[in-house]
Parts: sequence; C-alpha cells; structure tokens
Amino acid sequence: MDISTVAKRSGVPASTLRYYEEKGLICSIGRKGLQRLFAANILERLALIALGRVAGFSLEEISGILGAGDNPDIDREMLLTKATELDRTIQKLTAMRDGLQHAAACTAPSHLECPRFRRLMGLAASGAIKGQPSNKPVKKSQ
Amino acid sequence: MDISTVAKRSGVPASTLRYYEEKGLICSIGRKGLQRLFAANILERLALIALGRVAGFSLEEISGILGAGDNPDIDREMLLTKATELDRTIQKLTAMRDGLQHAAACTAPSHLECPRFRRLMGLAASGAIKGQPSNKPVKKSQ
DNA sequence: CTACAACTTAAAGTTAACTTGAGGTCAAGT
DNA sequence: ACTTGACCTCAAGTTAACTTTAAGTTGTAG
Repeated sequence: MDISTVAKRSGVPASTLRYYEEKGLICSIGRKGLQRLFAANILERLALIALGRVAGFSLEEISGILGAGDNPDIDREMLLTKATELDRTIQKLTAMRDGLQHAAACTAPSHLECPRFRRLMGLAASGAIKGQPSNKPVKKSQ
Repeated sequence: MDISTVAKRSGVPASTLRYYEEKGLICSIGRKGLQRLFAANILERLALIALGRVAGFSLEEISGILGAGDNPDIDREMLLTKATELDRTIQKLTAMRDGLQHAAACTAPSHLECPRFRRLMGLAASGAIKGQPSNKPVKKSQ
C-alpha cells in the first residue's frame, strides 16, 4: 500500500504517517522509487497507536509499549504498570461520566451544590490532583 | 487563602493558577494589596479541572462544562454528549487495559500475533482511528 | 522602618504533536 | 517525450498548556 491508501483507510493524514515513521512508531516495508510502501498490518498498528493516544499515553510511551521495532520482547512489568495506571484512569472517568450524567438530570441550582454530584466527583477527584495529570487534548480531528 | 497555600494544598503550581485565572477557569475572590485571595472551594474546582484533563478534555471544554462563571445554568444536552463521549473512551480504555494485562501474561512470541490480544484490541481500536483522537499527553507533573 | 521573601504583571520561552510550505523527483497516462 | 499529479525531503510554522524570566510591589518579621 502506498501512503495515500494508508491515509485513506486509516484516517491518519500522510503528513502524520511520515511523522510517525520519523519517530519510529511505524515503518515502511520498502520503497517504490521514493514512495513508501506499507504492509497491510500497518492499519492495525495505527489503530493501536490511536488507542494509546486516547488512553493518554505519549507517542514515546506508545513506542515503548508497542516496541519500536517489530516484535521485540517486551517489559512485562511495564505493561502491568501501564495497565494499572489505565485502571485508575478508568475509575476516574467512570465517576466523571456518572457525574456528568447526573448533572444533566439534576435539578439543583448548581451541580456544585448537589450532594450526589459532589460525592461522585469527590470519588474521582481524590488523587486526581496529586496524581499524574498527563493528558493534553488536541484539536479534534476534523 | 493566598496563592501559595492553594498551590501547596492542590499541588497545582502558582504559575498554573494564574494561567487558569487568566483563562477564566478559576477566579480569585479578591485581593489583599496585589495578592490574590481564593475561596476554599477553589480546591474542589481544581480537582474537577484535573479530572477533566485526565478525561481528555481541553481547558476550553472544561470551562464549558464547569461554567466560566460560578453557577451558570448549563447546557444539559452538552453534558450528556460529553458523558457519552466519555463512555466510549472508557470502553476503549477498558479493552486496552485488558489487552495490556493479557500481553504481560501471554507467551506468544509477539502479542500482535496472539489472537486473544488481537481480539481485545480490535474491539477497542474499531472506531478508535476514525473517532476523534483528541488526547495529547503532556510532561508528567513532577 | 527597613529588609526581604513572596507576591505581582507582561512577555518570552518550552514541549509534544503535528501541519504547512518550498522546492524537487518520479511513475504513469497521452 | 512530456506533462501532471502524487509523492518526496527538510525546514519552518502552529497550537495548547504551561513555565520561566525580568522587573516591579508589598505584607510582615525583626
């Protein structure tokens, strides 16, 4: 597949694909002239990268998790650490989701004054602030 | 409370507090000379902001959710939209957490070849790539 | 009352993750 | 053979979210 095919099928712009290659997150399987050629499994890898991004990992961390090369043997302990980290995040997000849902339905004048909302958020927020707030959102794709 | 007290108690640096105030995410309740004074509930608000950050919302979005002012009446539909968005994220992260945990235990040469891993990730990744990948990680706090 | 540590503002600098632009190459259709 | 459009590289630009720095002000301990 050439780069524009990958771009079309994955939704990831060609410029980003080149950037990812430069960063070692993906690699082309060869060239036809100057044009990069990618294997079919690149789509899967891009999906995993996207997934890592929404999980709040940096490209560097993702590179660590996925392995910069192809199938390096991976630090299993690190994987478990990431899984645990993710688990804490999931718990917070769950509380936040519930909080948002409740806030949408709640009749309290300000949801900051609703005890239910406060309890839900308190759950999530405890530790949120001293934890590692490591996400930074980006322009929405499209 | 003065700014350094807030900083100490919340873990959010004073420079960030000033930045958040400038952006309208928080507001000081007054001044003693030039020094900002904050109400006690600022800590709660900061926790909510931190929470929003790990949920992948931008400061602007958080400002929208929390209300720029104090207790404006909020767009309930937007809250539900955010909750739904969050729910999809949670599902992806859950699949990813399970995938990571499995990968750590799996004996397959590369987890990219382990069918269980692929199934877990496939679940999460479907839509991840065409969805709105709106997270961007940041330097770890501390 | 004076020193000074801690605050203030405004502006510039930093980082990650991209995107854009200029200038060049090349495979493919006519 | 020649044009064309999609690709290439490399460098510079962009954005969000901060941090740092420079220069100035101030509440409080001595």
